[in-house]
Amino acid sequence: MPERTRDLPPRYDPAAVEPHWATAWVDGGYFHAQAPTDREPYCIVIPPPNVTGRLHVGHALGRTLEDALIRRARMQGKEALWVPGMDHAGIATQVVVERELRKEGIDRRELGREAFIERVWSWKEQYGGEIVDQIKRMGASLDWERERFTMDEGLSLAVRTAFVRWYEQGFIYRGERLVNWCPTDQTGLSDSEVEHEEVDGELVTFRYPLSDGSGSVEVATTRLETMLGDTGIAVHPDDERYRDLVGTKVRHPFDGREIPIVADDAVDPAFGTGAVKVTPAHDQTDFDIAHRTGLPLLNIFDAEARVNANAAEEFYGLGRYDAREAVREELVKLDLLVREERPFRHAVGHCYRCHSEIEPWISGLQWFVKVEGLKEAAKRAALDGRVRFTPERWTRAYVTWLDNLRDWNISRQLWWGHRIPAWYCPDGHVTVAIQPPTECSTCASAELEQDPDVLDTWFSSQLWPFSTLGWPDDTEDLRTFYPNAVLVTGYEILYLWVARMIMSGLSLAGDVPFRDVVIHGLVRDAHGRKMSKSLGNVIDPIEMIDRYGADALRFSLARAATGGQQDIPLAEDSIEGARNFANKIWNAARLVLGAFEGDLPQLPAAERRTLPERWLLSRHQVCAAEVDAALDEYLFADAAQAMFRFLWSEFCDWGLEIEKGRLDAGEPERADAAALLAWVLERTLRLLHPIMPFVTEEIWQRFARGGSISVSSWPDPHPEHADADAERVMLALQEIVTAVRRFRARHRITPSRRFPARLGIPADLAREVEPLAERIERLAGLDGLAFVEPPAGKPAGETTVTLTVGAMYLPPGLFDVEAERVRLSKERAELDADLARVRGKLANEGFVAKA
RNA sequence: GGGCGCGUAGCUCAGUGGGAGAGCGCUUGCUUCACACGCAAGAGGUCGCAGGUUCAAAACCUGCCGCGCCCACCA
Repeated sequence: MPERTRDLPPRYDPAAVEPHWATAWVDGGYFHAQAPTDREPYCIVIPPPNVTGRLHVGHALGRTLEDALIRRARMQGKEALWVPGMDHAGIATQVVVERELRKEGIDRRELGREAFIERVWSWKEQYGGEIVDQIKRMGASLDWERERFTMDEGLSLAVRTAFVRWYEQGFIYRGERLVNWCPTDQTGLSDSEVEHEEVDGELVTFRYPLSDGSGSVEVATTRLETMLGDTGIAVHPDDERYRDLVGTKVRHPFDGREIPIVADDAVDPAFGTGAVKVTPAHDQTDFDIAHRTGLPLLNIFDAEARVNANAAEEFYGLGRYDAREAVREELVKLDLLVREERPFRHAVGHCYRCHSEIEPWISGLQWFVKVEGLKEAAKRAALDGRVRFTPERWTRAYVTWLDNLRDWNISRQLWWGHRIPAWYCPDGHVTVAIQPPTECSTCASAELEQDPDVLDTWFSSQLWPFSTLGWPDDTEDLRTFYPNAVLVTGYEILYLWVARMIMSGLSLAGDVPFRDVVIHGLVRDAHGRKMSKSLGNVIDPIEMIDRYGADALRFSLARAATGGQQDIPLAEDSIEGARNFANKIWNAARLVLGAFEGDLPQLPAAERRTLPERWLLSRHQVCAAEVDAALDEYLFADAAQAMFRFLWSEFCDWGLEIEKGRLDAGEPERADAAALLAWVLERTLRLLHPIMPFVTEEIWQRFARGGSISVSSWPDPHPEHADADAERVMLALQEIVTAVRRFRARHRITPSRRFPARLGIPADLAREVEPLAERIERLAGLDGLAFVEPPAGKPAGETTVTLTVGAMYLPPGLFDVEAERVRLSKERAELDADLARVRGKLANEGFVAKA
């Protein structure tokens, strides 16, 4: 046995291999990309994980797919760059650090802004790298020399530059509008950060008495407390029932304010009573109605959603839910409550971070991105194919979203994030600048104060594909690697992130950010349920890597990532199965390497290849072509499946088993067989490497003198190895062998030795079997296929049958005559079916009359 | 309310006009000199239901039933 197989234990141990290569690859500089370059550039930027994050299985999926693409591109000779980095994750991080502080009994407001931000930075230094180490453990081939952080100096400059450019172009403005306020996190949110959820609420109908005492108007609401801030009643302009009341007034029952009745198209006369209470400061629809009809705004909540001094006195200081009950009691007392319907199902907005109910609220002046003028270009890029979505159906979702998109609130009342680059002088003039200005651009006042708010986290994320490459500077990296080749991400951030990258890329970097967008589903548990701590069904990728190896996790994820379905179920069983697959490859390599001497395997000359060898080359060629086609279309599951099938069911089950005969034979057959197997194995390792980098590298090293499979060449398909004859004959042989095995199993006949099997069968049956040999010979077009007559010394009435092809043993045995009869009748049926098909086709084409 | 996806073996899913498949699970036999993380054989399916198109439908069309998701200012 050659030297290098000595250290191959019968079981593949990922733990002994993976950590070594994970660092050796990085240390060897294999993942570093250069610009400028003569090669074709291929760039992916990592969707930056939050600094607060631990690797979860969703990351594992995304990184696996990206790494597969990048590794393949690198092997294809492209200048492959995968940019690593992290996101500062404004709210998420601030909340985590605040929680840490609270444990020490500190409130961030006592600490002050600067000290707090310092705390966040030191927290980031201490814990922020955790996820990076975990991504490294997965074998992700990122160029760590280019690691970025959304709050680093370069990216902060990019953020300010983007802000200023858009401000100067009129795409950023400041305005007082209703924002989605989270009373817990104390900040406004964009529409996309609000999650709507159906809840069982109530619909309460109550009466507003008309000012002139002539009656009352009934209105309904799901949020009774907001009636404290009502400034109008709205009805549809065409509604006969209320025509005479428009222009008159009702009286607020608690504080006696007079409230006008107005007409507006937004009111649906068919819903409820057809009259709507209008609370402009706490509802978007009402805000719009007020804007159109001139109703005043009455803000009744403070930042924590407690009733403020603007409402009737007796409710002051109550939280919004307490206020609801207090209002209800008061209405009952005044006999104004008409009815309560429960449950009433309706959608309520919740904060995407803390899940509190969102309160539409006026929180002073906020900054907005005007989407008119940005979204049209983003839409066009998808429609004309400059950005291609996979699966294609997401294009439509994206376009629809853009069509309905409203201006984007980018102010956040937080401390952790990019401070808005706007300064105000005492006269209220606004100066927007990339670097802190020394004086007001309007009145030259030196007394400037910067806007206290920070920008939405997604404002910096949207610049990620170009800011990481050096934008706004005109760098080599940017010129070489922009636009990126592809973006891989889950559909849950298609709107929050992907759409905005396309808008900002087109507007600021002058081109689409990436050519392809690969949208994958959410990883769910074995039964399609969302993974959650409370269900106890969370699969921790690190735990899985410890138990089964990163290759196993990667392969099982890739195999599950089918294009069709929405979400991706993952069971530990499937990871275990992938681990077994790695072990199978390992052992195939043990067998092959035990026989093969030398380094780079050379294919024996064509005339020295046996029929099963021609078949194996043909199957390998098919596998390579399938993998190529699948990866071109981002069909990772198909690629994984093709390799699994080839390696296990074809290479091992038939190829190795058949070749064992030749490996046991003398030279030069033995060496030919070993070289051919090694050649196929080595190429298949390269094919598999993008998905299972570790085990393939470890084995591949036995074929190489140094270097790394990660920078070896991609095995393009060899169409010249396609061999229809060999495939056809092997299929027949496989069928016959299977028939033999079936017979053996049915009759519980156990071969005395493994190969060749020696079976006692009736002599008359053996005679019937004879013609089959001729048939196989004809099919194969080979000589040397024959039945060996029974060796001497066997009991009378029995004979032993062994099938050989050429000089090599096949799993031998008895041919089941009945099975062959079935096969022939099946062939006849197939022939009939073929004839029928041809007849049908001809009929369809109009060549013959239909039956 | 609008849109999207799904329904195929016990489970999870491939399969888009002509042989109903894979992995896991299950049953049986096998420690066989690459691998028991293995080998071999096997059981198991009205392809959600109904109609239509076609010589031919799991696939295409229509309707229905069931499940899931996204978007949305009916209070």
